[in-house]
Amino acid sequence: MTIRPRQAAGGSGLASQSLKALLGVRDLIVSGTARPGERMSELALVDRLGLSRTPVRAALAQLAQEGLLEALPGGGYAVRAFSHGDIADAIELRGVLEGTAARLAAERGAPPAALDAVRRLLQELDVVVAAPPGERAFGDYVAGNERFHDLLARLAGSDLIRREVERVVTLPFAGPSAFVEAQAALPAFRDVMRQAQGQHWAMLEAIEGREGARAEALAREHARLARRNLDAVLRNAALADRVPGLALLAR
Amino acid sequence: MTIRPRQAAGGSGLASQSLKALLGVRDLIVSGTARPGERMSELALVDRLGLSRTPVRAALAQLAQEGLLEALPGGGYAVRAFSHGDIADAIELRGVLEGTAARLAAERGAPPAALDAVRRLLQELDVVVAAPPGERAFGDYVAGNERFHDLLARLAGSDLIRREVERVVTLPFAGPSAFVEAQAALPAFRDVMRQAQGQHWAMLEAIEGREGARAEALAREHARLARRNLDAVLRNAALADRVPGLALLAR
DNA sequence: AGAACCATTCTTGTATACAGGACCCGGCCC
DNA sequence: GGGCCGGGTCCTGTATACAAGAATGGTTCT
Repeated sequence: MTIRPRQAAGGSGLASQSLKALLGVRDLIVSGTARPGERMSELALVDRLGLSRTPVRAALAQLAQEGLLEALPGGGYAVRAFSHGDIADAIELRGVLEGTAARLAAERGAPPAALDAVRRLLQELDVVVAAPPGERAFGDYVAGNERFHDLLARLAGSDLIRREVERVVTLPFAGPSAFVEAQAALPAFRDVMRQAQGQHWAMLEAIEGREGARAEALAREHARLARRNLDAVLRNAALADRVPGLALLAR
Repeated sequence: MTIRPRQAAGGSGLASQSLKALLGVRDLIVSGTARPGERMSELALVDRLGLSRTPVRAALAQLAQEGLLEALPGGGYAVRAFSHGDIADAIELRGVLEGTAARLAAERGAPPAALDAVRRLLQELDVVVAAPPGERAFGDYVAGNERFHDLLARLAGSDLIRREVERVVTLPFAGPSAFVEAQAALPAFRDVMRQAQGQHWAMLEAIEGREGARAEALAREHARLARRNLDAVLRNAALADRVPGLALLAR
């Protein structure tokens, strides 16, 4: 057991084949090609993806950890079916974890440089929100929104918090931009977007002012926007196709 | 891709070899045999555990997911070193997640049967706490305490919440009984135990009374007992050996 | 005709062989 | 003497062969 980390052996990090397997299987799940409850046979995936069993097997194990697959009692995995309640819980949990990140950032104090980065990002987002609607502005908003949530997860300076926030976000319908695609088709989209941006600023203000409880409450309420959008989407089945991973919803 | 779940093929669920690998490697880590920062070479583990590379490899991947190992940039894994802050964050996070479980249980209402089970357990724990100190009472308390936290994680009726609570508890120093071993050697042990038991009852009362905010706050404060014990242990180095996984603390 | 039994086939778990790259150490040349 | 080069060793990533259990379908017996 050597101590030195070694630089790189074999493939490159999450090597080519393993990465292909992970992305390939995940895509099959979130795209709905593999239906909920369906068994994910290693051999079938080997045929479909053109890889060997080893990386496929690793991908299955990781996706089971992520929660997209469930382990069958006798071995192997099946695509997990999510109920409305599961999705709501995942969103709630994201709110709780982001709220914890925000609270800790406020209580412990975040580095000024990090806060400045958030402020600059929010100023850019202000421009995007004010701009006339369109594909361009839409894509910019999604990217900026994701970046805000990424910065927020890091703001507490805790690797553990960041890891756990990122983890819950891997669920395809729990991410901060999961329902934005569908939102865009709703008439109230711009209102929702503006409300979200207002909450972004309030969170920053609370963190800068060391108001931990306020920052936490704001982050939770912010995640609730996603839940409201979830319900809107479920009432309007035509939108469901635009939400990645909603094929996993058991209806 | 067949639909039927199949009953069992090959080994038995988390089969013999895979389970041996997982437990074996984890024990090597938490027992301190493998030092923090040390590379966990697959071959070395194969030699030491007498298994083949496949189950060892699976165990390494899972332990990396759990956070006990960190992936090295060029491939492979090393034992992760935890700082005091990491441990404090893990405890804080357990408080947050258990707090969420308690709050949701209160808000949504838990099944009466589940609440009755908690009450019976707490009544048994009352007896244990009142009993004269000794090995027997000590072991009973640890078992009962773990069971209380397990029931609490399930009380919200959300699989996701339960999974995430159980997940953070896998970190060896974040579990509800992580520092109890050390506590037992402290003069104030019985006081701490009684205080904890009082919080247990208060949590149940809050959940039954649908007082979500109170239940959440209590669960967070309850986890803080562990943090206080952590600090006590760190001031008293002689106790550190009694806490499993504290060998991972970078000093 | 219906039920029981057996072989086939499909599945995963496990072991192992092969390949490519990195590090280390020794030797060689300037 | 110091720097550079090259072989050996070690590591992981990948592919594949082997084993054992379970479901399935056909066949056969009553």
